Order: sequence, then structure tokens, then C-alpha cells
Amino acid sequence: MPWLLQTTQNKVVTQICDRIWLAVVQRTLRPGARLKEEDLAEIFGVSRARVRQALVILENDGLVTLAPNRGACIAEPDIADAQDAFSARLCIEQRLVSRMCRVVTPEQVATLRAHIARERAAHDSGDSEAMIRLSGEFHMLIAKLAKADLLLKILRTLTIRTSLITAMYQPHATQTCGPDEHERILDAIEARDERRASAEMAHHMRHLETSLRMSESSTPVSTLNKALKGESIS
Amino acid sequence: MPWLLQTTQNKVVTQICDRIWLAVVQRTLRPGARLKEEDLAEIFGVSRARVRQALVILENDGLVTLAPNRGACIAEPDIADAQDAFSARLCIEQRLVSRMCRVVTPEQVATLRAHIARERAAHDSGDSEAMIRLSGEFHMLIAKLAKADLLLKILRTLTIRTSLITAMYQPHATQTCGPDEHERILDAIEARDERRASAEMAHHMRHLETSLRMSESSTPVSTLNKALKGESIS
DNA sequence: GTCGATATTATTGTCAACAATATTGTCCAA
DNA sequence: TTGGACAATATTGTTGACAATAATATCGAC
Repeated sequence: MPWLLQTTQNKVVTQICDRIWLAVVQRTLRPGARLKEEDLAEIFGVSRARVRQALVILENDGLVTLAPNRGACIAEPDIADAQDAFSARLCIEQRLVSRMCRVVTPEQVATLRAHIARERAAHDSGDSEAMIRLSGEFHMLIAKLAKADLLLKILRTLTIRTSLITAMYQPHATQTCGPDEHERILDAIEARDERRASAEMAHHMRHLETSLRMSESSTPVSTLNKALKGESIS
Repeated sequence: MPWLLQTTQNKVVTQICDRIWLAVVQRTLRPGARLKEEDLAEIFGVSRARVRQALVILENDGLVTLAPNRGACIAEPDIADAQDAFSARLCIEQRLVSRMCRVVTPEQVATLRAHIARERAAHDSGDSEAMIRLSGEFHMLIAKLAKADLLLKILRTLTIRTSLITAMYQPHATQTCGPDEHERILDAIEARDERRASAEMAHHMRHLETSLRMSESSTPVSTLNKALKGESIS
């Protein structure tokens, strides 16, 4: 039951967004895949208008691209987009952990530790979908506990972007960074050491980003325009 | 011709968003004002469906609140919201000016100076609407020139929020901070001095925020729930 | 056989009517 | 007179049909 995509919108629309996002994370929906409104409407048992609303929201979040009169596709962020997304996330998250260092309570630390335990369980059992999802939720949980609503809202969309990127550029999802780095961030927060927390977060983001770039060449050729660009038939 | 609200959506919808935002900035639409779909549809000469799309976008941007079955109102950010918004903006904008220091060209400096000149003209002629608008556009122009698309997108929605807050909490719009601070930021950028640019930006944001808090008591009592809270009739 | 124009199909964009819900006003009883 | 229940109204939410547009297929000319 992912609570990642909670907009202020209608509940049904939110669920549609969630389902689509989930499908992307678990690689059922590949980047570049077309999303026909009527199909989605039938699948979810709703009217096309609802689907359309969901697509508008998802476009705003960067998960789908929406071309006029041409419909919706799962977005295909390139390496530059990935860098932008991680850069923006770092910017937001450093501020968040700094704030968290100042306001954190023991109960909140416990909550976060429990979350990391769940991450570890998913990691050990090799559930890549849960790993990506829980990893994103850890960061948003910090924002939530820091009571930074606006930053949470921003972080939510950024996390959707990076989730897509992760699902796209980590071929086998084997090497998702484990919960260790999260633990180190949390340790710094618990020690109320802003500098260290900020540094650990920077390290974490850099790790995520570079681990992607390394596998850039081995990105699954899911999309035609990317895969077949410049291919000339002899 | 405000280009503030350029979503990837339909052009007509974008225009509707723009007009509503403009009306808020020039205080024609007060916070808390109800936005009846049918009225808007008639005013703009479009169907209700279009209006609805615009409202969804504006809600996402924090300019209107959208309650189920109860319609849309111009949002009423409180002081905490204002702090959040300025805090988030500072976070983003410090990163932006730092980046700008590294990549700026003389032509870009000239572009920014020209913009400041326009701000000064508006300031001198006392055009408060143009001042609020141009002031916001200065910051986004930096993002645009820095080629930071994602940060620009985020900054856009944050600027909409702070514009609303400014229009709401500066009673007579007399004391909007002039273009001087923008000029100092630009000077630092031109000198490629990241530290100073970042500090000037922080100063700028703090100035904006405190100038609002000072006039908090004199905020126009536009909304009932805020104005009449705890008032018991004898 | 290939290229270009045209016809066909499929898909999205738009709209207006209808249903569901909340708000307001009215009436009656205590 | 006041309070609550009920009816009337106003407004939003939803749907399905229709129009506009882009993608595809067909056909003819070279």
C-alpha cells in the first residue's frame, strides 16, 4: 500500500497514479510505453476523464510525458535529467536533515530505525520493487517527521523522478544501495550532528547517482527512439 | 504578458491560470475568494472542463485550495506557510546562484541587468503589480539562464506561493523591496563569487520574509475564519 | 518497385446534459 | 423564540457522445 502519491485530489485518481507508478517501479511498464486513455479506463474500471486527471498529475510529477493529440507515454529521462533530479534532491534533503537534527525526538529515531529494518528485510529477500519503494519512503519519512510539508511535497515529485530513473538505469536491480547508508544518515541525525548528516546525505546521493552512471551503457534498450537512433539498415 | 505559468498543458488552460494568478497579484482576487466554475467558464468564454483543469493545476501550485464537492477558493497561506515557502526558495535559489556563478556569461549578465532596469522603472512609477511580477521573474530568469530546468520548475511554483503571500501580507505594497538587492546578487554573480552570491540571496530572502512578518498584524481581514476566530457575540 | 497523395482508422480533445452533494431557506414543534 | 428536521436551490462531479487531430493503410503515377 504505497502512500507515495498522495495528492489532494480525488481518492480514485490517486489510486490510479499509484498503480501506474508502482508498475513503473516494478518494471511492468517500461519507459516509453504508451498509455492509451481508453485502455487505462477499462483496466481501472473508471471513466476516461479520471484517467486524464491522473495523467495530468503524473505528467506534473515527471513520470509520464503528455504530448498534445498524441497521448501519454512513460517518461524517458536521460542522464542529464537524472543528474538534475539527484542534484535537486540533494539540495532539498540536506536542508531536511539539517532541520531534522534540530527537532528530532527519540520516538522519531525509533520510527526511522523501524523503517530501516523493513528496508533491510526487503534487501535480504531480494524484493527489488519493495527496495526501491521503501528507499524512497525513508527520505520522505524524514520530511514528514521534520514537519516540512512544502519540502515534502517537492521531495515527493523528485523521488518519483529518481525512482523512475533507478528502475530505468539499474538493469537488474541487484545493486541498489542497501540500507547501510540510511543508517549512517540516521546515526548522524540522532547525534544531532548537522554537518555529518549533511555530508552523509551528500555521499548517499552521489553514490546513487554514480551507481547509475556506471550502468549507463548497459541500460536496457526499452525504447525505440533511443535504441534505434542512427541505426542504418545496410 | 506574464510567462510565469507555463505548464506543458494546453495553451488555453495556461492562459486561464495566468489570468487568475495575475488577478491575485494585483489584488483583484483576495485570498479566500470563492471561484465558481461556471462563472469562470463564462468570464473566459470556455467550457467548465477547461476551468476545472486550470483549477487542478493552480491547486498543485498552491494558489487555490480545492475541497471536494465544495469548489475552489484562493488559498490563504498563513505565516507558517510563508516561512516554509521562503525557506524552500532560499534552499533552491542558493544552489541556483552558486551554479550561475560557475556558468554565467557576459551576455547573461547584460540580460539580467536589463531586467533589473525594468524592475527599477516599475518601482519608480509605483506599479506594484508589475513590481511583484518582475521581482519573481528575476529569480526565474536566473534559473532559466543557469539551464536548471527542474529547479526552475520547482522555483516557479514556489514563486507563485510567495507572490500570493506578498500580495496578501503587504497591505499597501508600498514597501516592496526595491531592485537594489537583486543588483547586489547580480554583482556577486558577475564576480563569480559563490559565497557572496549565496549570502546576498540569503539576505534578500530574509529581508522579504521579515518585511512580511512585520506587517502581519495589519493584514487585511479578507477571510472570515481568520478574522472571526474566537469572536463570541455577547 | 518506390514515392507521394489520399482515404481510413484510431485516439485524443471538447462539450453539454445528467447525477450527486453541499448549502441555504422554511416550517413546525417544544 | 429556538432548535431541529425537511425541502429547495445551487454547485460540483461524472458520464457518454461528438468533433478534431494524428497515425496508418491504400492506391495510383512515375
